[in-house]
Amino acid sequence: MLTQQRHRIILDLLKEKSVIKIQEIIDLTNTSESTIRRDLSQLEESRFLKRIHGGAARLQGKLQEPSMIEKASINLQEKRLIGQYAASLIEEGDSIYLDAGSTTKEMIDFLDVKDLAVVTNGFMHLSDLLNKGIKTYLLGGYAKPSTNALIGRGALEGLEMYRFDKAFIGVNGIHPQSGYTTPDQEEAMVKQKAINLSRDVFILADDSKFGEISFGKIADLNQAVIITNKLEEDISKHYKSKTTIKVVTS
Amino acid sequence: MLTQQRHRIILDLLKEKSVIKIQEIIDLTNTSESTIRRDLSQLEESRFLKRIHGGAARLQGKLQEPSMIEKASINLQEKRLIGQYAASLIEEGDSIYLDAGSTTKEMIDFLDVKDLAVVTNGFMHLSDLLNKGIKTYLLGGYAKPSTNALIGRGALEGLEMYRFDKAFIGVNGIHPQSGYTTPDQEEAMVKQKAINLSRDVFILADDSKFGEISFGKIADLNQAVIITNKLEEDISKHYKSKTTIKVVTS
DNA sequence: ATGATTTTGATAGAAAATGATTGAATCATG
DNA sequence: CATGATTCAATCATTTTCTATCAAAATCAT
Repeated sequence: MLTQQRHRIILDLLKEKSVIKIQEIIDLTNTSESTIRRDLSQLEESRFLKRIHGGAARLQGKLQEPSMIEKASINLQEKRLIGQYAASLIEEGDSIYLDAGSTTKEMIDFLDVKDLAVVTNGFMHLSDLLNKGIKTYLLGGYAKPSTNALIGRGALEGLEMYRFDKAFIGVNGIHPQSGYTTPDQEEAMVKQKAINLSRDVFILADDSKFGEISFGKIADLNQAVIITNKLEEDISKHYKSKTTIKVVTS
Repeated sequence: MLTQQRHRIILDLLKEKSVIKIQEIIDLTNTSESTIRRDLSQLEESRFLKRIHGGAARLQGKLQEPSMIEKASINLQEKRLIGQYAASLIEEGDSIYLDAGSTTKEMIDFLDVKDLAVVTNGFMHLSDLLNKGIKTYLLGGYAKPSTNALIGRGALEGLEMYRFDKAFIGVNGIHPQSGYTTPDQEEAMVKQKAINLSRDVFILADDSKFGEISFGKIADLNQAVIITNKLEEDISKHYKSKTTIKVVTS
């Protein structure tokens, strides 16, 4: 049985029952205990469930589409490292802008500064932020389902009432000539405006984004500092002259 | 039986009754007394209940009467009926404003109209709305944790870019002289503005709200139609002359 | 095929959960 | 207040589950 199939079985089981025992999964999959434990570890790492002593438990508010599994689990460890480093840059009393997106979401776990104000256009960030007791302001606007981002006129006008010490932005493409890009033009506009309103700007991007170009232009390279997980030497030279790059390693 | 399952059983029991005896839990879970005592310790440590001699008691906020809690859960069925009726008022192509709050949230399940645009300041409504495929716009502003509502300047300015066919508003108090009221002044301002921007306005309120007065004034009675679950005849006469009241029965 | 990488199943020691038992603390009753 | 009955916290041995590790099997790229 394929790993993917087992993962699907486990997640389907969790749709029925809020907790499942390891033995149930073993019976259903005809695999060893070790394999199931590994599956559960991976699914927990990718935030699809919570391991508990004796099995696994559903965690609420999680959309479990098959396509989501791969997408979300790719580079999660890297994103987490990037997020951890980015969070460490935040200082007491800062006002920060947190862009929608999976990488910026990883920052929230590591936000331990007191007296912090966060503005975000990512509505899936909200519950995590509030659970940590962080004073949070949401932009308004159209709630785009595919990226969980608030965009459009509401978001742009909402931004105008804030100024930020630091902005943390996710992008899809980083390119020496084309700069920072993202597929959706409207999302690009929001990111762009947030950048213009912030004293310091940090782009959070794993290594897969370098060399890519998307449709919507956000900004030029030199308008932000890049935080990434690794960078090949031969690729690096195209970027180093244009902006500052912080490479985070484990 | 897994720890998490027992904890769930215990907490569910406490939703029904305000105090429970250890023996009841033992019978329901087929575990030993020691185990249950450990469970109760952990749940108390996590502030989910309070241990008392002989069992456990529900933990309540200082302002909440024990009777109020039971009333709140009892009224869930009523709220659902109110929500269902309110949803049935919506027509094809409407733009509606959905206030934050538990009663308006019940409407979402029953929203079956196509070509509908929803604007809301309740950020806990979002996932339900998007899951139903409804085009949703969120107000911006400060995310108030206790009521899951967006309030403040961001919410008020965000409202200005919309006009509504119908607005569905939750309130805490309905009174012949004081009109509609709610405890938080800032939330009241948002509700007030939404009312002013809407052609038709509906107040969703179960019967416990009649005769109550809270701190923040929202509007006068005649500015909206009230949807409620029941209304005593002797109370009714104080309101009927001032506004339209729709009583929903099962 | 060949070797490299990934996946798997098995195992042993560590950690956690459980049930029983003890004596102390608390309660209800006269 | 004295008494017995209950309930409690603390402890222990046992069982279950978990983590870490390793070697066999399967998969993959060449």
